[in-house]
Amino acid sequence: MTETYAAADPLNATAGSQLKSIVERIERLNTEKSEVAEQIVQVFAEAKGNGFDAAVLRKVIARRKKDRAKLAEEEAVMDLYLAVLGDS
Amino acid sequence: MTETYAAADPLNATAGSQLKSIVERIERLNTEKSEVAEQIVQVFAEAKGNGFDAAVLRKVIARRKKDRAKLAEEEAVMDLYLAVLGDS
Amino acid sequence: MTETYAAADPLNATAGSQLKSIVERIERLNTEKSEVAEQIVQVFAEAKGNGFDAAVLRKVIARRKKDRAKLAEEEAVMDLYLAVLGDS
Amino acid sequence: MTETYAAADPLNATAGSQLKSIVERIERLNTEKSEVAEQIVQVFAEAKGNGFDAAVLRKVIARRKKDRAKLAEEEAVMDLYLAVLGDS
DNA sequence: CACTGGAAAATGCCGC
DNA sequence: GCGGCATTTTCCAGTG
Repeated sequence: MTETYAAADPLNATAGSQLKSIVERIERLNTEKSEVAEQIVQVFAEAKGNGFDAAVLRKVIARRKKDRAKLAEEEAVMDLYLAVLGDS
Repeated sequence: MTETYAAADPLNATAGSQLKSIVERIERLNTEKSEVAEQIVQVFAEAKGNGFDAAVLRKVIARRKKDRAKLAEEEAVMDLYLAVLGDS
Repeated sequence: MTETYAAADPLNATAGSQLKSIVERIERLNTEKSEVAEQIVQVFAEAKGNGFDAAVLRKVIARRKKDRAKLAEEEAVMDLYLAVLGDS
Repeated sequence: MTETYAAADPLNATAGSQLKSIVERIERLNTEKSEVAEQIVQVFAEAKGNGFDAAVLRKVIARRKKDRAKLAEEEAVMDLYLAVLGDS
């Protein structure tokens, strides 16, 4: 029986250190993620300043990302729905 | 007048270069963002392996973030109220 | 061989009817939503006309909503913690 | 001197009544809006249950809503961007 | 592997 | 008319 077992200690020292480490690492990574997201916003703003249409840029990027086959499939389904609805 | 009027050129060379640069930078940043997200997943997995409860960890991190946000929020509300009261 | 195989029929009649119904219902509900949103705008405008500060009103309403939400949230967190502690 | 002048009263009675009315009306309208939004969710869920692709349905509805001229314009710009980027 | 919840992004709105 | 904010919608990770 040592003070390691102090009843008031919810976690032992090792577990406490691990917990701190985990939380800090995740918070650090979340910060990084936010920073990258912010940079993306900046690039869009800059693009807009140069006369590019941000909405279209987003669509272009989404389209490049999206699997070609999947894209075609989705468009085909949409065309089908539109046809049934009587829209061009 | 000048080559600026080349009808076949959809965007002039400068604009084309800019467009490519913009798209590539954003795609690169999106990749970075995904990589960071992946690292977060790794840390959670590691934590789980060490016996920590991921759901609770998430709650703890969310709480800490919220607490931090709350300070800024409260200051903003106070500023608003003060402004309405005319206390610059 | 029945008319079910008509190549020109993109969706069968039942599916077509369903699709039209779905789209019309959603469009109708979207209209309703917009109308309610418009009424909210009217009330804010009227309030402003009576000398109330719209931004402050928004903060007050947000606060009341948050307070209500907080009860449920805190209960959820407590349940989670209790579950982790094994106190079903 | 009547109770109307009670120094502890931050707003006079009329303003107080107005404020209550405003807040309550807005909260009521917000509730209505949420209810309608919830119904929309239900319809999408039902549609999904009947085999329709919710994501495509959303696109179809958005497209029907969007002004035709604007749609064509946006697509033209996107084609231009894609061409410059060398994508189909 | 579909659902649910929460974070992030996009759109629309208001004020300047 | 534009920038910033609030809301809404979309997306993605986690869970059962």
